[in-house]
Amino acid sequence: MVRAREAALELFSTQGYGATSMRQISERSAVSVGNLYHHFGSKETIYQQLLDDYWGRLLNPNDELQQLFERADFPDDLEEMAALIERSVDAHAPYIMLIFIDVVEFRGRHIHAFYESMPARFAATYQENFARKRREGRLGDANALVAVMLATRWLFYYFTVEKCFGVPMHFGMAPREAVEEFIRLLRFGVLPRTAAAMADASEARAVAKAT
Amino acid sequence: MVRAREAALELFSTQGYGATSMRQISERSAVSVGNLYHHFGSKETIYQQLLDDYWGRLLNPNDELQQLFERADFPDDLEEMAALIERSVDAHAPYIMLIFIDVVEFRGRHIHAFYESMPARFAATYQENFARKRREGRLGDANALVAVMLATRWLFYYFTVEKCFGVPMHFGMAPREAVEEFIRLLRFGVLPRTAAAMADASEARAVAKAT
DNA sequence: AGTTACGGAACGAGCGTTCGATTTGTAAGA
DNA sequence: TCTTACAAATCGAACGCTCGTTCCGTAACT
Repeated sequence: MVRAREAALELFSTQGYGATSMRQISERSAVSVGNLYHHFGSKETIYQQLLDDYWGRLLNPNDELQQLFERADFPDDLEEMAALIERSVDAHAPYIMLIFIDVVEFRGRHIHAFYESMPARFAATYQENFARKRREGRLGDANALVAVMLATRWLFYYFTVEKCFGVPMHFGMAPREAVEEFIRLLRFGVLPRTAAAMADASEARAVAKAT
Repeated sequence: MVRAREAALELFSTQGYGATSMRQISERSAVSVGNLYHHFGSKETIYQQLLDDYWGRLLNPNDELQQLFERADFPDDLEEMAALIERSVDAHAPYIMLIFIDVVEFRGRHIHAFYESMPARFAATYQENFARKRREGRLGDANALVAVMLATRWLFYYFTVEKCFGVPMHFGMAPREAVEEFIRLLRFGVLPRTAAAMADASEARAVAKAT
């Protein structure tokens, strides 16, 4: 019943849940309405399964973005992280819409668990490496765990607005430039640094580009 | 016809556009269906007017958040900015849902113009002060215009997830702590600073708290 | 008297779901 | 290999309901 799920994803993601009818899914997938109910039981089950598909893809250990998280090299790998998040949003754009559909049409019922478990997942992944980097003096006094979550969530949101909400250039510049600025901000902040610190900074930037 | 708009806002923001019927709006507002059509002409017009209401409130020069933008004191006023954005999200929570309804059920048709005009509005408000602060050596080499937009958008998004999407503590800590970390990151970044720079930083923090 | 405000029945369409009939697939017995 | 039997898959009509909108009669105001 892969055909039906593909059709449902296309329709849900472009029209919303309520505005998509079982007859539309039936026509688009060439699966009769009765058969849809035989396999899924209800319309909401189709939606639920699609969301589960997305969580599965997102947390798949073979996914390139998941593998970057596993390396836990933040903030040195910020450039690569931004690139992979852009690709992830590109690849999963219709699925991402399901999240906002859930918020609007189901009051966030289906996404709660995922978002609530996020801090624990990040902590488990990054805790050790952050402790080591801090001992080595490679982190400032900001909370690096908050930083990596902020970076991840912000980049996902930025590309979602860009690619899913249909508001291109919503920072008044090309995504490449905007991302470059986001990364600079996350690494160095908006306040000035001394000459000595600037040297450290450009060195860190060189290292990041080299890897 | 204020009653009808209030009822429609409540219903749209909790159920979505498609799932809210004219009969529900009629019952909740004690305005007959026929009368709703007499005054608004269509269901979509009601929704449109509510969104226009929100833009009006958001850009109202008497609004405390707008007045903070007018002072253009970023990044010194970040603490106050975060507090006012939290209050704005609190005060306009149902309206904010309309934005996501637009994305899901209207493919972002009604919100395009607002988001596209945002960079120009920020540039007009902040350009001068940022140029001056840069001359005075009070800004680093990050793009301050991107920084203030990032800060604004991120804080709006953070509090929206917290208050509208029903996912409290989605950073694994109280909003107060999370916001404190966001601000630290925006000002100083996640990389370490030299002793000299740290002195500057704590001075800036003291100034920010004093004002 | 005439314009505006209001009410509620009626219309045609579409909704999610159910149901019974039919086809297809599969595995055992001959 | 062919027949038989039973379960799974498939279909589309039908059910009961709700939808956005229209229409027209009545009430209120000026």
